[in-house]
Amino acid sequence: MIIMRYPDGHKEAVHQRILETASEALRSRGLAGVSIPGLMKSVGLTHGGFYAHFEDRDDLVAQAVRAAGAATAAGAFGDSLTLKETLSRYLSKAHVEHPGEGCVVAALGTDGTRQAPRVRGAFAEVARGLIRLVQAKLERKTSGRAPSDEALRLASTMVGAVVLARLVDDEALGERILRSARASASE
Amino acid sequence: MIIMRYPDGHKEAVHQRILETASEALRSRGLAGVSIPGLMKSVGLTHGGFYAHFEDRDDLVAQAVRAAGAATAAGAFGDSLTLKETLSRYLSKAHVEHPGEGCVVAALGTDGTRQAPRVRGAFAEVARGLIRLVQAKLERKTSGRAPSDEALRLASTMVGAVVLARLVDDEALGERILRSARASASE
DNA sequence: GGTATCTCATGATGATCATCATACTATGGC
DNA sequence: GCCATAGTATGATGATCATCATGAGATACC
Repeated sequence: MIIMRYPDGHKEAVHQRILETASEALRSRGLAGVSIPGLMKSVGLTHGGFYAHFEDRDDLVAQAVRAAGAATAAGAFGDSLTLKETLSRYLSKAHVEHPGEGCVVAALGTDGTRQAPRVRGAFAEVARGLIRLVQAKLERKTSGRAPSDEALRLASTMVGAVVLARLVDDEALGERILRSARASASE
Repeated sequence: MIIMRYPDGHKEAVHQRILETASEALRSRGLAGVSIPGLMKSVGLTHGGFYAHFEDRDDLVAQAVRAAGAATAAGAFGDSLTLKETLSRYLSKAHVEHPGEGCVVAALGTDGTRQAPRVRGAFAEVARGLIRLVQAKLERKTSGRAPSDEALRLASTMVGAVVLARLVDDEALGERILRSARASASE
């Protein structure tokens, strides 16, 4: 029997709050731009309690990356959406302008390769998941098969378009990049 | 009249050595993975001399990003190469496996947006330059015009393919990603 | 050969970080 | 109302960092 001295589910709620805050902050400010003290402060706590919730920093980052991937799967790739709808969300100005709530591959992808194995593994899974999601949008019935060339190419175009649109620092050019990528799916 | 106490061009040579070492190290280890002490040590000097060559760290990073962009322009996008040759270099296993000598957008692109203005500006210029280079490969005579949708889409696909191929941590899948991107240009 | 001075080295400063040891506090069970 | 304890806070440790002040060494001009 578990004895609770704090309200039921208190710790789990705080854990979730740290995770969600971290997931957003990491995508916004980068893997190196989020510190434990800063993160805990923005959750309303101090740095000391962190290690009651996570093994270490990499543990948090790995979980935050997976959580971000799951959020994108449920959001832009939601089951009820058509391919066209998914593209208009993923390849949108809003996505480009708000990396904190967007795809973690487009937000942190180039840094994922260089992380510790646990974090690297989380990135790899999310990246493979992204490809699977694109494949599923292309043809609903082939969910088990290896990804098609079309799915691989479209996934590349989507990620690259968001990365480039953010990087060019030119709103008009950014929108043209997104538009060209959206158009490429209907070929 | 300039009085030289060290061999002619000594300082410029050292400056160049720091820059090239930094450019490779940044692409290999990330923007946050390169410190001034570590960098200077790998150049064979100590940290103290750094500020005789660069205003500050951001000054170095901005120059290193531009240098990396120029190297890619002269390498994979060299004048004598056809579009097909450019693609087989950019979308190659070697490029995926050696980010330190490859495209800085594919290596550091998702972090570029979050840097200080000087560094951000360097990334933006390199990104726009990359698009211009793709456009030039597509049609040699239209170098002055705004980039075509085809150029924008191809640039996105190229960057995204390398990012994803690195991230999936699966050699076979990585090669399929590259192949699908190479094939997409001949449509 | 002597010397002025360019280039680099040494060492210090203050900041920030991840992590951990320990102390406090609020709470549910009695 | 009291107490055991889960959850959080305080504070310390050792490491690393960017930056700067100052000093030493090397070299080209005289």
